[in-house]
Amino acid sequence: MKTLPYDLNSKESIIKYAKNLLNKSLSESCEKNLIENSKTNKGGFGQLLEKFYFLYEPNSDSEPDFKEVGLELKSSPIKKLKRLDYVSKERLVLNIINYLEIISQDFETSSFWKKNKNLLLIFYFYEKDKKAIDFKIEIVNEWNFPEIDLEIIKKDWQTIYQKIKEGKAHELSEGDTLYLGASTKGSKGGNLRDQPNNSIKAKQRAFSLKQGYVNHIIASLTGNYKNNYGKLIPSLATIKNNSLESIVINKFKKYHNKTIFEIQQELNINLNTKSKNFYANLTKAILGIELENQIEEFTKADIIVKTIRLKENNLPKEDISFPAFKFDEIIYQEWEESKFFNILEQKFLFIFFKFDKDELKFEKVKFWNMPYLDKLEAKKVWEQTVNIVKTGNIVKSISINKNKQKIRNTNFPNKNSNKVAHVRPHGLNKNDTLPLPVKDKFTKSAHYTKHCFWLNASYIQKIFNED
DNA sequence: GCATGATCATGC
DNA sequence: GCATGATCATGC
Repeated sequence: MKTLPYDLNSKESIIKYAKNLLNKSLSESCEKNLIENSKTNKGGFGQLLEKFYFLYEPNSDSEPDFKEVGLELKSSPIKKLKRLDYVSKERLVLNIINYLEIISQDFETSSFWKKNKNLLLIFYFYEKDKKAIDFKIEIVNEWNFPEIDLEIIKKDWQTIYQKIKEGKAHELSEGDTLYLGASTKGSKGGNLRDQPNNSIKAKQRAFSLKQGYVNHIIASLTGNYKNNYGKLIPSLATIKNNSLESIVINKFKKYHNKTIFEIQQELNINLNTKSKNFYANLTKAILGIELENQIEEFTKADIIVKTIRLKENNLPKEDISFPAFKFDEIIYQEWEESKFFNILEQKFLFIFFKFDKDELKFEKVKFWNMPYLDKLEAKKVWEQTVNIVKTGNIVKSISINKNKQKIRNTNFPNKNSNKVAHVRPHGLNKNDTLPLPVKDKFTKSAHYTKHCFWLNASYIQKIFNED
């Protein structure tokens, strides 16, 4: 039996050994046999780390990797933003959810908690053109969940558990929960699993920490935790007795039917209503968050806040837009790795205002994430779009309007073809274009005006009218 | 300079 | 009055 360069029975020894990785790549830290073996071994960073640095075979045990001391090893990519800030490149994927077993567990006895109670986190700087063995390791540290976060994570676990118990494992969504999500894993078609209380097979999913939550871990581990967050949850007692959702909804309640002017008067603030971040600031003021701060719990949970202005008949005045997609990206992606899918997996907070003549009055707030069946509808829109781009069939015809401008009519899925979403231009103007992977047959052009996916106003109206 | 959230304007 | 193509305006 070979001797390990660290003591399996000592957490300090393992962490100390791990910290030797700092500021180096695996190829610098491991024996030469790594380089030789890596030619045949195509494993990702995590597998290489376990095999050639910690010198054990990667496994999928329900026990933590260092079971003697209850420590689970996890590695994850980070990217750098301007000003040297690190952010997580993606969610941190923990263990796969065993749908059949989880229903006979509670949180304390769950495989999630047994395995991930105490994490040894290794963050490496991901660079597209480098090999995994050459990524530089930037952060190595132990992680325990703060008690307020843990309370939310327990509730999240409970939500996921409940849905599985009800035979709805196939309807799970990351947006069901706040910090701990059930994210899809293994995108290439297959990976369907049996679930309890339903014969429909469910997509494999894993417990994972939301990207926003991982950003907070990184900031706290690197000491870069700038004090620019305001909290909605003041104490452990608060979150033990209330959900984050109810805390938010209650704070908004008293402003029902009040005009934007009246709300500002009551809050004793005077915001620039024309400013682009007016609604974001008004929301912060209502929630009692300093304007220069971000809402900590929202950033951790990756909540997308959208302000909706309803007409008097409750139909939103506009559809909801998302960032423009790249034509030469979406055609190479699977639905579940696409940006649009990942947006629709998140939790939204809708803040509804309604026009009363010319004045906007606050109606209500609603936390929401897209139901499973609607996501299937959105998928159709995405698939049609990919197909149109792939075949170079974007432009259907060109007409001239009375100002003698050329108006291009496209084949992209329109509002009437789908109840959930559609595709429309979204750029500076029609000359704001992106490259096409296939030349458009009609225009013969290799570029086209930026477009994005939109949620239909009529669909948002339905969400407003529910409950 | 551009990405993004938000909004406008025309024609049916 | 809606559908759809087009564009605005702020902030990073």
